[in-house]
Amino acid sequence: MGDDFYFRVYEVIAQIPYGKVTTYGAIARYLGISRSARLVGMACAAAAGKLDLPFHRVVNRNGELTGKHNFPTSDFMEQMLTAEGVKLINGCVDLKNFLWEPEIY
DNA sequence: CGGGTGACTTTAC
DNA sequence: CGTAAAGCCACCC
Repeated sequence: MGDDFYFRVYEVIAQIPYGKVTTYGAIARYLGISRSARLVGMACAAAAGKLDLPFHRVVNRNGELTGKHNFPTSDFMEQMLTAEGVKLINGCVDLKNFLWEPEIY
């Protein structure tokens, strides 16, 4: 399991605060691979259902729940976020109030 | 080594 | 609103 890159992604996801979300682009930028937001999504898909991480707190740049199909039900992701207090507008996260980004040093 | 693929993003039409 | 294309890079044949 030489998922050196995936491991980084998982660490960031594990740091997403309760009631907040982050974007693939933000994670990619934090890891220094700002042009590979796709790989962040791949890492999530690869670990979805395997690792116990808040994948539901990862959305795309538009606040859309692009990964909902990877959950047991299509509304699982939305319900998890709602349960945490994250407001959704037409199926999209209100990033203006619930976006969290990892700090870049 | 090379080609296909993808929970992305942006630009363009 | 929609689709197309390109850029990007790790993973899996």
